[in-house]
Amino acid sequence: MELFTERGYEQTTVADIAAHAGLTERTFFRHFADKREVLFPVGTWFHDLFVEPVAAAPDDISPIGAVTRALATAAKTMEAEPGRENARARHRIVASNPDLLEREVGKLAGVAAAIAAAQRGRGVEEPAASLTAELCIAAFRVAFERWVADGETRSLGELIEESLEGIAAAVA
Amino acid sequence: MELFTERGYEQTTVADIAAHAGLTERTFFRHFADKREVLFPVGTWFHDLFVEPVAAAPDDISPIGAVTRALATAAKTMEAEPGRENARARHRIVASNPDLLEREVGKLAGVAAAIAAAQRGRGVEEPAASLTAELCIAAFRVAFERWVADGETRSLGELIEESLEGIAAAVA
DNA sequence: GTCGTAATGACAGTTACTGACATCACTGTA
DNA sequence: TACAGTGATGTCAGTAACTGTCATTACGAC
Repeated sequence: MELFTERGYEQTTVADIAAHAGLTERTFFRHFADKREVLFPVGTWFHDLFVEPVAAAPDDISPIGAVTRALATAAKTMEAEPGRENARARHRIVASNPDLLEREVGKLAGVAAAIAAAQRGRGVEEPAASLTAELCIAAFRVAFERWVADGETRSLGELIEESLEGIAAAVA
Repeated sequence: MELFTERGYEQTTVADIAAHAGLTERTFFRHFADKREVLFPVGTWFHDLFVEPVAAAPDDISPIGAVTRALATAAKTMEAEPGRENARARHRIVASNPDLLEREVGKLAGVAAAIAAAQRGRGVEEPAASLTAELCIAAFRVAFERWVADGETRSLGELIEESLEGIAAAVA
């Protein structure tokens, strides 16, 4: 992040990153699949936040209800864990490079697919499973984009709620 | 496409493609920004199909109505222009490689951003502009995925309608 | 103290991509 | 017809992202 904010993502080589971190280029690639991956959380972060809650939702919760609950808890975690300023700094870098943006939406698409699978696991039929998953990610993406925008002060939770209400209002 | 279906995307080098097409590697990169780009339509295809109709929608059409109309015409064009079997062959290749999948969702995200801008251009306020755009792309993505699935015979138009109905039913 | 295991370093190699310059085909004009 | 200009292509050298392989080192169990 330091190097990226100083000279920019493309002007920073992974040899630079490795040297700055005190290790070898080869070792870098043993920890991260590729250069972009340094900017994305490792492990099961996304999974724990988005798909686990959906998979664990009780049977009497509707498909849209399951993703709504997941979004609410995810919002709380994200406000605390990386923090808003960290998210803003990271977002500035990601937004500055097409490859990084692509990776970001790719990750979210992967999460959407996992949510859809979780929905199917709770007995939701197919068009609904994928649609509610995509809805969830769409609501999150729009809310997150506003959350990290300059001058925005409302909480991520509020913005997600507003997204969900906006969707309901749009299709009404 | 020939080479990709024969040996697979990753096993095909750009030098292979260039040689097979009777030109130089350098010339390839003058026509395509990178290796993945060969599998994506050139020019203003997406734009003409998705954002132009939204931008041109009359003022008395609701935000969701504008994207619904765009989806309907896009469906008709796609059934004819590349054809279903071509779409299936291409989709098999794209689905076989994470980088290609990433590029695909990246392209769609770009289209969503352009649709949102078009909505704003017609006076739609901000949460609604982005949300209806994302909704449009979500409905399309799910419908398209089913359209190219093995054994599916319904038309893309039908599947898109089913997507839109599914969204409405989910949030009702 | 030694052995096994996992992480790291060292190094060579492939491939995607880029910049710079020369060459060639083509088109309009005197 | 000769010629100048323009755009597409070939050639070549170079960078940087990745990968395979093997040696080395750190570290915990016994």
